[in-house]
Amino acid sequence: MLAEDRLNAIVSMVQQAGSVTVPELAEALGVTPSTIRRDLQTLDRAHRIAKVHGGATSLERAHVTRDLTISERSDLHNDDKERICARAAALVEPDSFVYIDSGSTTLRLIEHLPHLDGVTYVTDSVLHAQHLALRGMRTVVLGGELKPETEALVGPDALATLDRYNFNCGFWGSNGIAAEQGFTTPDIEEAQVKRISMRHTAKRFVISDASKFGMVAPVKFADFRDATIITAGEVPAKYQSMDNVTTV
Amino acid sequence: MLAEDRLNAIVSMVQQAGSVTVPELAEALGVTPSTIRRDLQTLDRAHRIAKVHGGATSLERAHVTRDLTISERSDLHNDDKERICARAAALVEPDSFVYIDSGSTTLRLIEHLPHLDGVTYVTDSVLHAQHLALRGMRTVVLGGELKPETEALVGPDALATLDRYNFNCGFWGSNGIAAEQGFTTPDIEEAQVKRISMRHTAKRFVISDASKFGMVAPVKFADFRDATIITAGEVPAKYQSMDNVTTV
DNA sequence: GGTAATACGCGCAAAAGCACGCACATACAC
DNA sequence: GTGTATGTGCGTGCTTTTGCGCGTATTACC
Repeated sequence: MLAEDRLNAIVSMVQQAGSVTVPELAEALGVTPSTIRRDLQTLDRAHRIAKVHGGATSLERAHVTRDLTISERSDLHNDDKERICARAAALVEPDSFVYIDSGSTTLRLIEHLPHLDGVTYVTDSVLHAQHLALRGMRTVVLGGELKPETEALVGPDALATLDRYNFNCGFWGSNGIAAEQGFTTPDIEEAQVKRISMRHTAKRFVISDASKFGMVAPVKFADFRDATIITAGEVPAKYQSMDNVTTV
Repeated sequence: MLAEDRLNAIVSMVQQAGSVTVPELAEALGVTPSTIRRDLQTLDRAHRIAKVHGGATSLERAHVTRDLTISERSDLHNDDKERICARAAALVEPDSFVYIDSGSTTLRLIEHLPHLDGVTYVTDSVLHAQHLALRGMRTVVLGGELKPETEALVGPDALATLDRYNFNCGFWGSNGIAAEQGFTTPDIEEAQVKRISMRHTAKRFVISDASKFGMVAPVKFADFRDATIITAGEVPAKYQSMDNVTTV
């Protein structure tokens, strides 16, 4: 097996499981733990995974639990997210201008995006931008101040840039989804970016697993009717029949 | 078998399998590993496949080792760069607005930057922005299109943002430094960003090891007199005595 | 809070992979 | 026939990768 393939295999294992231990990887790939550690170091430097004590986690998870070791490995919504992203990615059309919001779900979406002609992706996340560029996509980044926790760009520069753009379609994550309170998120500044970016987009999609239904976060960034929701898993009955909710 | 046919066969094998090893190809095509390596070199230069240690992969899969180029390069003039960066970092003053250009030398600079009150760093590189944020610096990113090779932002959005800013000081890298041709870089778009950012900066510093003196790259972004050069190593005699050249 | 277990990084040596130069062979032009 | 250009195989020395051992750091458990 090519070393390059091994690195890719590690990345996809980490992406899929959320986190893996060094012995697990060594066993699965037929090399010694030493080699795995070196690989993890390489991938960490390349910002493709996050190396932690005991193994590696996906980048998205590392932001929430930066210094924690791999003790709990609950990736319940994993399969769901895969299906959601596959469906959402299929909605991108050739020659379109597409907005990608920051967040862990949309990061996963990027891995599923097809290579279509004439598509430009715009994002407010430097992390997402790197992944897009890595996949060979034409990528534009909003300007602005970088929030260290989420690697998202906020502030007047980000909003001013958005004001000049008009997107064919866009994909957002949301911490809360509720019929009355709409789509909500914990951060005021990020909410602003989400709100303005949505305002400049023709076809708006919120991608989320079922656990967010009924949740409400501090700041609202859009009305429930403002976007089509692509989701999977056990959606509460109340939402299942709504015509802007697509369950895959 | 014609050499041309063999090259095509290699490409289609790589495309189909995603990756292959040198011995596999040699076996399948009935030639020696030497020939295969030469073929891979040819195809890599033509950007039809990506040559990696042990074989080749399709271009899409190749990104793991690809973006190590910056970190690899940064090991070259190691000691010199450390000294240069330490000296340059000491030039940042409290309460200032500082521009950091993209490039491997300026990336190293970031590790040396002090934690001063009231300092905001602005950069055109998403990679640099991440490192700044990781170190707890207040970080602003220019908007614009992301160039995959260098992770730098270019284009009208980047330039428009720069037009609104005025920096107290700034640090740039340069591929070529020559008395007559000035500071030069290989890329037209990046040169534009460098040029405009310099125009909005009061104290301009180019940080570079001695190897760049006398070199000329395709596009000029500033006159030789426009910046103070901080360097180390064996600077050509001609440049040693110039009053905007500081050797550490 | 102390101790055992695990994980880590570093240096070393073997093995695999690599570039480079040289020799030969085939092909083509004059 | 001679000369030149291109392609291929092979040997040599160098680089990269890998596994292993050991001292140190981190985590888990009582």
